[in-house]
Amino acid sequence: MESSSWPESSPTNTRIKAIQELTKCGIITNKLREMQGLPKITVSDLKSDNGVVVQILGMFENTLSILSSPKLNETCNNSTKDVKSSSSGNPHNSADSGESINTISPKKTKRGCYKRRKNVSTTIEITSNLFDDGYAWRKYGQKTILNSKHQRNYYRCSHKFEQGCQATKQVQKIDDEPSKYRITLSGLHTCNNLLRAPHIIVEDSSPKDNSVFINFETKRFTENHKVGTRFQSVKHTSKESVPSLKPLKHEQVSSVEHHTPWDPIEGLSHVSFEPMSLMSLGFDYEDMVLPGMSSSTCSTHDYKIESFDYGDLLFDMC
DNA sequence: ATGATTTGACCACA
DNA sequence: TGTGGTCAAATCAT
Repeated sequence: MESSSWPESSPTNTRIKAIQELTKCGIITNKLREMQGLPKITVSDLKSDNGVVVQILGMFENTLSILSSPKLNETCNNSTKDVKSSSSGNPHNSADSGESINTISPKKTKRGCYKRRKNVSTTIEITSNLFDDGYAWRKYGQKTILNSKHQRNYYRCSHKFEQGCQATKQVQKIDDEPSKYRITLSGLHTCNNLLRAPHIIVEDSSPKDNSVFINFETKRFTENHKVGTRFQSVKHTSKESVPSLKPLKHEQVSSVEHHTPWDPIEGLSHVSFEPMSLMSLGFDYEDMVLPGMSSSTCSTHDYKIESFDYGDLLFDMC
C-alpha cells in the first residue's frame, strides 16, 4: 500500500530525520531554481558549479535510506501490503508472501486495506493531450467519478515495487472540454528511472534505462522498443478514457493566465517538477530538446498548480 | 510465460 | 454513509 513506507507511518525520530533532510532539499532546490534564472545552465555548470546537485542527490539518498531503513519497515510491516511487496521486489511474489503474512495479521486478508496518503505532493495539470513525462506508469484503477461524465484513470509508478516509488497519477477528461485532461500527480518519484535524459543518469547501471525515450504516442513515436510499455496504458485504455496521443504544438499557461509559446525546457520542467525529477534530469538545456520532441510533437499544457506538502513542510514550486 | 490492463471489491475519509 | 483511492483476481497482450 502506498502509505506504508511513507513517513506518515514511521516513528517520530525517523520522520523528523526525513523532514530535516527534505527541508534541506527545499533550500538547496531553491538555490537551484535561482540558478535557472541564468541565461543558460549547462550540464557542466550543474556538475562543477557549487555542487548543489550533488548536495541534493546526497540529501535525497539520505532521506530514502532513512525511509527505507529496516527499522522503519519493521514498524510498517504490521499493517501494510506495500512493505511485503517492496521487500520481495516482485509484485507477484508478494502475493505469496502476502498470504503468509496474512495468516499473521488477519486484517491484511482484506483487500484494499491501506492507509491513504495525505501529506504527499500533488501537481495538477490541465493538458490537451497526453504527453509522456518520462516515467513509466502502470494503470491500477479506473473509476467513475460522481458528477463527472468521464472516468478517472489511476496510474502508479511502474517501479513502485522495485524501488518503492510512491508516485501516482490520475488522468481524467474534463467535462467541459473533452479534448483536455486533468492530470494529478501525487507523490514524488523516488525511482531512478526517468527515461528522458538517460545519458545523464550514468550512475544507473540498468541497461534498459539507457535508452532515449520519446514516446508521445506509443505506436508512432517510440524509437526504442525497450521502452514500448512506457505509458502504454494510454494506448490500451478503454472507450472513453485516454485516447492516443496527438502531436500538438505546445502552449503553456500558468495558473495566472500566463501564455507562452511552448518551450521545451519549461514544458519539460513542468511535466515532472518533483525534486527527484529535477535531480534525475541533470540536463543541459540542449539535452532537453530531444529529437521528435521539438516543434510539432510537443504537448500542450494549459495550466498547472503545484505544491509539495510534506506534513509540516510546504515546498511551493510555483 | 511474463507483464500489463480491466474491473469488482474493499476501505479510508469527509 | 457516500465517494474516491487502492487492491488484486481475472483477463488480455506480447
